[in-house]
Formats: sequence, C-alpha cells, structure tokens
Amino acid sequence: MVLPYKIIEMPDFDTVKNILENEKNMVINIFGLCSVFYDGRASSIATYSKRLISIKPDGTVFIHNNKKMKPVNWQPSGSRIKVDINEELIISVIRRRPKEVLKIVIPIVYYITLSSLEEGEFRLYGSEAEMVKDVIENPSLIEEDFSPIAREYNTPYGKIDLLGKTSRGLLVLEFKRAQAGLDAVSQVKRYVDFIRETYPNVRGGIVAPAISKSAYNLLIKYELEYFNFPLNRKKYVELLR
Amino acid sequence: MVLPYKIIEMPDFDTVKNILENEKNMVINIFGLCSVFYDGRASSIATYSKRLISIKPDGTVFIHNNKKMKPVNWQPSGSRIKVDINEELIISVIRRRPKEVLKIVIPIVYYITLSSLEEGEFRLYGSEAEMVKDVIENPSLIEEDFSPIAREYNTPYGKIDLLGKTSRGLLVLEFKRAQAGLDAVSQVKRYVDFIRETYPNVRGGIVAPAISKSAYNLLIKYELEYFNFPLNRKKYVELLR
DNA sequence: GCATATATATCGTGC
DNA sequence: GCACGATGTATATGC
Repeated sequence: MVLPYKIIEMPDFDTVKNILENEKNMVINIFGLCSVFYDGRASSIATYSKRLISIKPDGTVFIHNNKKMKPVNWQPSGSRIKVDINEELIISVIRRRPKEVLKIVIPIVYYITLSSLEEGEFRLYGSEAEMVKDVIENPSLIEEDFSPIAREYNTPYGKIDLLGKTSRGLLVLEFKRAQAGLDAVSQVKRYVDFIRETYPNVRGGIVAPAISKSAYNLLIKYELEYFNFPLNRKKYVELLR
Repeated sequence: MVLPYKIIEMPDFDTVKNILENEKNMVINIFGLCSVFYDGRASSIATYSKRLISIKPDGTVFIHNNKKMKPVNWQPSGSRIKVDINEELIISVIRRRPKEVLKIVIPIVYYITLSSLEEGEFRLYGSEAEMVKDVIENPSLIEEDFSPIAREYNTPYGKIDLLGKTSRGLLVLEFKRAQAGLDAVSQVKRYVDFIRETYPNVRGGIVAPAISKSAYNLLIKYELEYFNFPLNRKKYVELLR
C-alpha cells in the first residue's frame, strides 16, 4: 500500500523546486522562514518570519502565520507558479486578471509535506437560496395571497431576490439569511424605485430572521416592510446527529 | 539547536489527543481521513474524505480539501477545542457567540505536524484609508476650495468616509479603493439624505479610480457626483523591488 | 469578461 | 457586545 503522503525534513532547495515543478496532484505544505512581497490590487510586504505556505494543485496559494483565519498573503486558484533558486528559494505566484504577483523568498525550509487530498462530498444547509425556495413553495408564509412571479429578476440597479404580487399589487422581496442591515434596505429601495417607474403600485420588503435597529428605522422612512422569517434549521440539526 | 517543528507519521489517537491538549504554542496540521459536521449560523456535512486540518494556538481551525482558497469547514479564532477518542478520533471545536459547533471525525491520521510559527511584521499599502488620508493632506485634489471637516462622521445610517465643505456648501464623500458599484451609490445617498434633513445645502459624491456603468447611472439619477481618483501606487512598487 | 450579490464571509473600529 | 463598513475579500451566476 502506497501512503497518500510524503514528508521531507530539511530539504535542499533543488528538492523543493523539483517537487513544486513536478508534483501536480498533491497539496504541498512548506514550513520555513520567509519574506513575502505582493503587488496587484494593493501592495504588501511581510518581513522574514516563520510561516506555513500551502500550495494546491489548482494554483491556490496561501501563507499563514500563527494567528487568525485570514492568510497573511495568498493567491486564488488559477495562479501560475514559478520557482527560482538564488541564494534563497524564490517562489513566484502570478495571476493574470487582475494582474498580481506574489513573491515568496525563503532562506530556510524546515520541512515540506505532500498530501494526496480529495475534493470530497459536501452539503450546506441554511443558505439564502433555501429561504427563497421555502417561500416559493409556501408563499403564504409572506402574505395570505402572495404569489411569486420571478426569482432573481433583473433591474438596471441589481437583481430582485423574489418578485411577486398580492391583491394589493407588486411586492419586491429581498432575503437575508441573517440579520438584515442598512445595505439590505438600500437594496430593496433601489429595486422598488425602479419598478415604481413603470408600475406605481409596488411595495418592497425584507425577509429575514432579524433586522438591525437603524435598518428598521430606514426601512420605515422608505415606507418598506419587514417580514420576520426565522430560518428553521431543526431539520438540518436532525441530519447532524 | 532545537528544531522549530515536530512531525509524527501514522500517530495513534492517544498521541494526537495528547498533542492537541498540551501543545498550546504550535500550529498543528493533521492530514487524515475525516468527516465534518458543522452547526451554527448554517449547517453542513462533509462526508469521509482525505483533508488537511489546521489548528492555530488562538483557536482558529480550518479544514481544506484539494481545491480553492476557502476551507471546506472552519471555526474562527477564540474557539475552544475538545478531543475525544471513541472508535474514531473526534475533535470538537466550539464557539460561544455565535453558538457554533464543528465536529471532526477522524478514523485515520496519516501524519501530524507541529510548527512553531510567528506573527511576523506585515505592511499593506493601497487601502481606502490611505486614499482618504491623501485627500485630507491635499484637499484640492477634490475641488479647488474643498476643505475637510470630519472623517468617519457618524450618521444613524452609517459612517461618512469624509465630510467637508466648499463655497457651495457641504460635501459628503464616499471612498472606494477599486471600482465603485451600486452599493457605494446607495451609501452616499443614505448619508446625503440624512444630512439634508438638517442642512439642505449638501452635495454627495464618490471618490474612486473607476465606477460601473449602472452605478454611474444611479449616481446621476440621485444627483450625486463622481470624483475620479486613480490610486497611485508607484511609490509602493518601488518598495517591492 | 464584466457586474452584481452572497458568505458559516472575516476583521477592525466605534459606541 | 452590537453594528457597521472595508476587504488584495473569494466565489457563483447571469449577461
């Protein structure tokens, strides 16, 4: 049985370069001292420090320090990797659009690991899309005579999550999976203003499990409505047992 | 000299448990087969697959598969970790607020690494805050007689990036480091509407290196203004050479 | 390729 | 602790 990983401690630069250029199906982790230079949408400098560098087969690269979720530097999937050896090991990660360059300068590699990862099966429950689906399947959750017309309805000022009608006219609905904020109110306002140019008889509302105080105040000022919709996740919790 | 890392291949569960409970200053990477259950703001299930689990001293945990930047599952810093051994190794990561639980079930550990990472020094150039600073130091970049009054000025509907005045009255400015979109226009609109309740003589504008077509259309409709401000990063590029 | 909106966003800041 | 906005956001989707 072949193990799904390989580990090399204190590898020389040629070994690392060879691995980076030839092992195209493994996730590669490098632990070493490094400084990192980034230039693209912004620019950054990370001075020499011990960090963990991860490289995925799809061109994803990220560099972590000892704190927080967010990498110190990174490059999203699709990036191209180039390796040079000078007095230090230099890994350049280039992205085309937007044009961005990440340069990792490594004077010491403590270890390198190669791991055969898989994509795996993954299911997520409780997204905004599901909320919309729930309402479409059971429109009276909104109002007794609510009837959906279009999902993701396009306007010049953004997409309406769900456009529907009641006996009182059109109803523009913006969904939020968590507490709605000011941004959500602005969204509905934009959509309603646009629809109103053609159909004066239109209302707008936010469907969410909660709304912030100031968002609610703005909502009222704009004469929009709030539909409390608690995300029922009991059914998912059941799956997790 | 003590090496800043430790690697154990094919460790038994007790070894892993012991490390997770006692090594509080190392970043721990575990490569193994695992299934992952998450319940909190949403819920998710990841079925058995080979993945890489990273655990930082601050309680950050993330689990990667072989693709993309985003982890399959994660828990941000401040989470508490509990380890149990049943027939499988079970790592539970609990967050208090919001209440979230991540459960990692591991039947096989291929290897575990402990690495002594550091925080490191890091500088970023080209943020929105810098743009505002540039304008405050050289207000005529906006208009000949523009004069800043307040930065991050609080309104009930959000913070104004920069509030200032000209001979024509007050001027509300919203800055964007990249192309401005519809959301940016909605922001300024909210702030201007509020200020106008007290000071009718107020204008609003977006300061950005670019603006989307529809955002510009909305801007005009709202009678707001666009100030083209290309982010000059030559000085940073110099630092990266 | 561009624009728009979502996200278990994460993170910092101010009240 | 809450809420709001920035982020090198990343990512999916529609045009």
